[in-house]
Amino acid sequence: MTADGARFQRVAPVRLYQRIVEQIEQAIASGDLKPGQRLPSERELVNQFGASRPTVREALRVLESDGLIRSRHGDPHGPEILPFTTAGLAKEMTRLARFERLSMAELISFRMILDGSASQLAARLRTDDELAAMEGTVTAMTHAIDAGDEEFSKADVAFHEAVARASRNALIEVSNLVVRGAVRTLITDKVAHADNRRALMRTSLRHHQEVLEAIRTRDGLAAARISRRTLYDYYAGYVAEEERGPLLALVEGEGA
Amino acid sequence: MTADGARFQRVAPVRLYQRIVEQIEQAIASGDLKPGQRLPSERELVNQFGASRPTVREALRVLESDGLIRSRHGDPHGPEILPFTTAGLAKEMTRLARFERLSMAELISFRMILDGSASQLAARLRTDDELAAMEGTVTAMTHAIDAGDEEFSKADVAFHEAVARASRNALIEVSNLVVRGAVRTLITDKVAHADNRRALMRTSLRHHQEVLEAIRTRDGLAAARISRRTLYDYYAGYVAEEERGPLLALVEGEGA
DNA sequence: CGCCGTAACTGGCCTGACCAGTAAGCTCAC
DNA sequence: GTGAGCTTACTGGTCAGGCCAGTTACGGCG
Repeated sequence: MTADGARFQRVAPVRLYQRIVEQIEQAIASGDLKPGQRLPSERELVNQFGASRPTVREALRVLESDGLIRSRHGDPHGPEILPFTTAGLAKEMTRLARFERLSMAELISFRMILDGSASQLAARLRTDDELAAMEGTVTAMTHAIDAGDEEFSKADVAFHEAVARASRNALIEVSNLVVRGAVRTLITDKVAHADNRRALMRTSLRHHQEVLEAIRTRDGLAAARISRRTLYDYYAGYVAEEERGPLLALVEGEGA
Repeated sequence: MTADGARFQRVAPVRLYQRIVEQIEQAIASGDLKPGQRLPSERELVNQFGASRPTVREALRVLESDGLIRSRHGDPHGPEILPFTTAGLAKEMTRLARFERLSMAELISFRMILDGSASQLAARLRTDDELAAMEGTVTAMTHAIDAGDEEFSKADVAFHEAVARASRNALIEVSNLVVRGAVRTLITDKVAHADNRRALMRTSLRHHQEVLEAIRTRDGLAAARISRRTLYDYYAGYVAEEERGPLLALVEGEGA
């Protein structure tokens, strides 16, 4: 009878609060509830869902922890629907980094891949406006070389963001953002050593100019190659020598 | 007095359940609580934290939704600490795909980047054992060409997983997994059209063999190029013509 | 017209209770 | 002695009702 036709899935008891979460998630995903709009008050939700307040609150806490809503103590308008953010993704990724023994080398090589690809795409797809934006950030870097490294790294970040944006791929943009954050939190002593700091900035600046030039001339492969090389030069020092293999594999053999 | 020296951050009221979440998260992250171990019962946690049961439960629901623990109704041993999984990351990424109007083109080009880079790294870093594993999956594909497309795509996935594993980068491995899943859920009618199915499989098989050959000879650039081209050929049909620019940008100009 | 106090909500948290599910231990028949 | 089955003492799931603190809108005051 039940030979081979039907496949069944493992079932788990569905708790009330989960149903509430699902309904609200669905409403947000479908656009019925837009960012900025408000949910009814907890007591009103109790009425609508026919559940008790603790149950409704469990659902709200989960939604809040997922970054979908925020409820403020005393707010007469009720919980607020939040705009979508990548904070959750970032949290998950740093969690991955901490739990699953993600090494510095892995993070950096991932960053090299993302940034390289972003540069490659940007070289092909950029508009003149976007190019101008990148140029703006590079001149900002030039000026910031004397203004201190906080300004410099700010302009640095702006450059990479401009490139990522020009890649026209939100996934690249977000991943890049997240990985950059993860790398930064892992390197606490980056701002150290005042003596070679200016030299480092100059090198970094020159590399960025080269990437920019490649993007200007729409040479995608060169942009990717130089971009990876830049990151390698900048970060290799933070990786033990015996772990640099993967990084080198990404910069080697891409032309002289 | 308060001239410019101190910078302050915006503060948000910390709720009780959050403190509980933090403590338990911390205990798990630090290794004090290992997967498989159990948390005390809710009532016991109420004692230890000095909070009420609804509050403790809110914390547990959040931890559960984050995939850190699981509590089963009636289980006398209490909530279980779960091993780390990438399910949360996958969830966040699909959420990103749904909310932030991620286009098919973006997903596919991201997949091309990841898979290409994985191939490139694998070509440099693979051991002979790993190479043998890849060869095994390709021969499985060869045999599956007559066995039906479910078997075939299974072997296909196995190949890409083997390559990703050989890349020695957990981040690539996970992202690839996640993106592959997202692409698959977006293509529901992939198994369609029986007539060209076998031809498609043959083409795909040939491409995979080429990638494998490049990995065998440790030619990273070729592996990356062919890998991207393979994905392009396979998926381009699902992307509107005017949106194929980014995809082409990733395959063009990488040598003839 | 602008300020300020107050009132009517809001969410945060608690107590205490009931029901349903699990598993260990006991009982008992074999 | 040993296995099957029942009992029991827990567990988590849910509810009702209540108190306190924070927010905001409104109306009265200057």
